[in-house]
Amino acid sequence: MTFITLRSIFTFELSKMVSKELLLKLFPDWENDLYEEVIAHAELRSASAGSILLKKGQNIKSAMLVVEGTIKLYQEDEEGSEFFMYHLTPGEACAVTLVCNYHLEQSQVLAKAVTDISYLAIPLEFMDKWLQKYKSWHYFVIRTYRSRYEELLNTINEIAFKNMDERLEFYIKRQVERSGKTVKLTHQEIANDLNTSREVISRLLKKMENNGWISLSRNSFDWIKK
Amino acid sequence: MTFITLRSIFTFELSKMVSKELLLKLFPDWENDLYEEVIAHAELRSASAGSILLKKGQNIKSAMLVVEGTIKLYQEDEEGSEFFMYHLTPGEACAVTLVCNYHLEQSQVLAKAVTDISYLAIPLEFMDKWLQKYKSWHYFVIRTYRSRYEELLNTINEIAFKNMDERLEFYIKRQVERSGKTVKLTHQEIANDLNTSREVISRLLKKMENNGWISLSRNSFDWIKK
DNA sequence: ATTATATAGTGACATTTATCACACTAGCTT
DNA sequence: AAGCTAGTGTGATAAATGTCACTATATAAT
Repeated sequence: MTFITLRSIFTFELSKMVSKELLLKLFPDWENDLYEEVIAHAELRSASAGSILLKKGQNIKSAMLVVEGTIKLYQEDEEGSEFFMYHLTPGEACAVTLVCNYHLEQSQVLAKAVTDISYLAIPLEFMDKWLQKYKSWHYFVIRTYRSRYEELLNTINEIAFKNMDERLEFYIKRQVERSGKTVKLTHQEIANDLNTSREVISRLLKKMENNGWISLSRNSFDWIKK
Repeated sequence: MTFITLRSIFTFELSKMVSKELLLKLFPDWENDLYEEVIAHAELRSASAGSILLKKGQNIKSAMLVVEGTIKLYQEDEEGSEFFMYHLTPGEACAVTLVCNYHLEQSQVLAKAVTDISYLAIPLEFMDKWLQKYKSWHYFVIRTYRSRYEELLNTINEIAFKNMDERLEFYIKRQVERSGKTVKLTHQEIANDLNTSREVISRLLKKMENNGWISLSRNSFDWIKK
């Protein structure tokens, strides 16, 4: 009985094979040896929609590169509120996990799987080695930081200067860009992401519907405007 | 007459010498050849307090490393409001200017000199070369991005979760850390940095004074608390 | 010393967002 | 079909912030 349980956990955690074709598609500009190293040392892990991949304050154990699905990154406050910052999609990496070479560093962000996902987990000891060894990795890390930095600038632009109606519109548009006209989120989920209350979102969505921008249903709505 | 004017402009723009001692102090972990390159190719420029070093939308012409003084970085919105994000002090660099190798990229941020400053301006064509050639430069760029990313996370934490009184306290504390107990800013300047109105800041500061946290004067106040 | 100007204080009110209370409803369970 | 439940709609009110109008005052300019 116990054995079976243990084995099933083990099976779940066991890395699947990482194929070179997959890597070539996701990270087309890497050096050949780097592919080999990734194949040798990275684990292809999966997680189901909704699971938490990284929590604020948690020690970072491995770098995380998205292979399949979408991850959402949040800033978390002391009381456990979550503020949505940006998405990560296949070929992108979680910046905070890429430069944790020396000390055991703690995550300042929360990462959640939106869909079922798979990702490459690379043990941290390779981070510094690869930085030294592979130019393409080096560029990858810098590109990652640069684009995450830009995402944060966008986020700040929204909350520093805009009211909730505009922020909601921006939020929905980002959503639509990724997953199409139909947004499958409850008002409560949107409210959590924007750190406001469900009522506020309900009222604003109603107003958008009255303006003909969206069409509301239960558990989802469609973006019509433009 | 015209000649004299031209010469004075020229003199002002002319690069001063960059000494190796200076570089060693500010950037102690660089490679020797990198110091030489910086001495050969960087210009030591100066700017007076209040001047704008980089504007949103402006083409980036050179990388910027702070040598003396303090720079403030802002996010700017369409109407010209400015939202303060973080400071740059000697030994730090403006992240956005470091990875603009290929295309003519436009700045997404606004950078202003708080005090009289001097900084190294490095022509962009060296950015990619140095990334390839100098590991210490590579690490410098990554460290810069990493720490700016963390600053942005802090900023987001403030505006996403906190009310103006807490944001103001955080703002003042950052100020005090850098330039001591006496904060030499008008209420209007603080209001601009936090993207709120002067009245709001005046009232909150008054409340802080009543609580014994600060002592108000004209054009400045002292932080007393703790 | 008087005036001018930038800075600061404060009441009154508007707007935005948050909170509470409760009604309504679609879609599932039994 | 009846009942349950998560999701939604909406009024009433509170709290936070923004805006306007005006006063007061410290410092600089004359």
